[in-house]
Amino acid sequence: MPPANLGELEQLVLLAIARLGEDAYGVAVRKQIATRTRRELSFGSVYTALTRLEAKGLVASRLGEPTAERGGRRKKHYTISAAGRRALQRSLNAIRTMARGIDASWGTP
Amino acid sequence: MPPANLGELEQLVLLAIARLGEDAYGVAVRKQIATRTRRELSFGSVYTALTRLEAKGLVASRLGEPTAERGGRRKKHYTISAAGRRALQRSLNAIRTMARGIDASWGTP
DNA sequence: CTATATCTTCTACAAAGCAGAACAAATCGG
DNA sequence: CCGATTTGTTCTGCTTTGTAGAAGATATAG
Repeated sequence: MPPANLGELEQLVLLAIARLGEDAYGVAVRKQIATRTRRELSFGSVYTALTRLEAKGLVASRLGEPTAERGGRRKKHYTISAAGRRALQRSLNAIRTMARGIDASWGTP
Repeated sequence: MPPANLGELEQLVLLAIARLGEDAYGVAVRKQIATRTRRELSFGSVYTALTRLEAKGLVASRLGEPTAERGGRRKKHYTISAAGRRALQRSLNAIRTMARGIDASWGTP
């Protein structure tokens, strides 16, 4: 199997998981993306991305315990797999390589 | 109309056009992506991306003249529009913002 | 218990990505 | 001239990603 190409949202979700560490679960991922990129996704969008990433083996999930707060039910926590890390790196690398050297005023990443 | 979200390939194609300047046309775009990212797309993929970007007003095209070489027929040259530049910037910015601070060994763009 | 908050899944469709074949137009070499 | 070859683009059809909205499942609060 050739090493998975990531869509743009998949990249963002993986990065969000990376940032969040232990706290990476659906709702938090969505919030992280919203606050950092001003992109207000629906929950459905985020969860389908997560599900698909897991199906491709790029992330893994474990169920947490309920927390003692209003509506604090079990969360599904996600972590990036080795394959996921590689795929993300490849993807970011591609963009970086293409963007490098393009006029600085352009917001070159 | 809300300011167009770009797919991953669309980003790469826009960046390729930016790099190529005057020489931005289908075949060259494909080659640029191939050499810089080792991603060997089919011509079909590249051209559909270009067509869709144009339909969304993110690039413009003009027809060139035939060149005096074996099979040197007219090329369709592309340039990025203002809207295209904005969309690209937004997109790159989102990824950069999400990637910033993630362990440097990660190939953070 | 029933209201309300948090979190996840389901359902359905639109957009983007992809390849392979077909098509078009140019030069080359006999 | 004219078939072979090269460069470049379009067409056709399918797969993968992206998206939202509603429904479902548990939790605490009152």
